Amino acid sequence: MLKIYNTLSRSKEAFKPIDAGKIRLYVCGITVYDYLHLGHARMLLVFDMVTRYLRMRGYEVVYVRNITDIDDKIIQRAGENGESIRALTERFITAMHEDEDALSILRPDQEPRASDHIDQMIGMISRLIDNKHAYVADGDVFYDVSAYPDYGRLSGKKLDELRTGARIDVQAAKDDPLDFVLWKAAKMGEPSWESPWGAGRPGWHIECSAMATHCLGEHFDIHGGGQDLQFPHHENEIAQSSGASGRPFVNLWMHNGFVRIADKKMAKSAGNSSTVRELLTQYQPEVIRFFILSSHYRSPLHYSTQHLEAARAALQGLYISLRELEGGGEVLSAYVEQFRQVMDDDFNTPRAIAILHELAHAINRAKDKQSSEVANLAATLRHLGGVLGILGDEPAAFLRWGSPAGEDGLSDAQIEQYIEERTRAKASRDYARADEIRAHLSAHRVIVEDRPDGSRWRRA
RNA sequence: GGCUGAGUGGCAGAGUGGUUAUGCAGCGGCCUGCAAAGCCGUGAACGCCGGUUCGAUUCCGACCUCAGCCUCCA
Repeated sequence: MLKIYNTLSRSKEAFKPIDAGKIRLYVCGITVYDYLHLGHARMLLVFDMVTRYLRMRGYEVVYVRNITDIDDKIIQRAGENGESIRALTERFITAMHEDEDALSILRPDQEPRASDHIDQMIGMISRLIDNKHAYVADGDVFYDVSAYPDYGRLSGKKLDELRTGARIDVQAAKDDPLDFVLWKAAKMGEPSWESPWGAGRPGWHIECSAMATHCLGEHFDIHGGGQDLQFPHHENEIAQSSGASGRPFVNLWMHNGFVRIADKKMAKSAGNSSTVRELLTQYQPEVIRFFILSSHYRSPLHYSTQHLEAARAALQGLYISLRELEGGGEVLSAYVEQFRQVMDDDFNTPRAIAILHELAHAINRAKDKQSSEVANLAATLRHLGGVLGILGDEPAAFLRWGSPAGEDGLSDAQIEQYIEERTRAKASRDYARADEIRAHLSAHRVIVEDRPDGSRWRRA
């Protein structure tokens, strides 16, 4: 039985789709004004893992993840760069897709852009005004928080507490400081669209409500996003969507935890973010996937190069077990069953990875014993790794990956030459020279392994 | 200040009312010219104080510490 933690109830719940066998999932995507950092990558990878697993489990998943291409930050950045908003967003949408592809993050089934859904947003705002959930003030439109009794349910906040704790400057036009903007009257130099309330542009929160409802309907199964979106973004989404439709909006809310550096949240504003593309010059994509999936999606993830190296070493161990094994073999259902059991428990990827390690261990034992089970075990390991989006590379290639570009790096050809020389030295029992070569290679993070049929190498 | 979550062995990171997480590192052995990889074996943990219980790291309460949200943020 599949259980998923629901932020609404703060507990794991048995999951039941609205339509049997089908899951409609919406995730808040990226605001495109800069390159992806590791925090974004975590969110993308978590929901990639979720959709991959749900599909493995036989569900038809309709996965929608939006692109926010109208936003204060975008307008500001475009101004700073002296480039058009359109040019900026196109540039970073392309960059985002490149990073996603590099990390084998499957594209969502639909990727709606805010700028393509202005009509739907205006429609929803109009309904909210008709329903007395929103009011117009000087060309702006605000949501009337007091008109939605459940406001605060998702984030566990009470209106009074929010008012006391508020650190926001009160805008004079608002009836209540907690009311939030649905439509902003046009300002000089900013993009705007015509609306019944005059020219302007949508507020951030209405974008997701309108796109989610447009793509998946008024009521759907799962809505996801980063933990920080819980309040106010998702709280506001519920108020807007339910306020407009008069129906429940989403059954289950999933929130992924943050990436931390030195015990602080990773964020651009904190100046401690590293971009995915920087990371990809030093680590293989699967290492990043493995690193992120080796902690539970709701836990904080502690980032450091040491942790990334540890992830690399662990993943190498899995690949080492798969070395020099031909394809073929049957997937063993006992392991698949175990894997399903732990993944059914709120996507427990650390335990799933532990099963992968157990499989690798079983493969190594079977190799030692020359057991015929090797092929089946290996097929199972590759299959389950595939559900997590790892172990898709050729083992030898994965293990030899490295950047010889560095000034003291050795190219594959250079390494091969050393290996040949060492083989000759060994044949003439010149072990001093053989060990010297091995030490030299080792200093360049190249590990040599001697086997009965010759030497092989990999990068540490 | 309010709300939420967390504190596990040297490190990372799951989980559980009484019995093995898993990986890296350590220790002993096998294999090897020596290594590496692998295999066999092995030590090591549950923030603090109370309570419930035959028994708590696991449940309850207080405390301490940390993080996130309350303002844009994955």
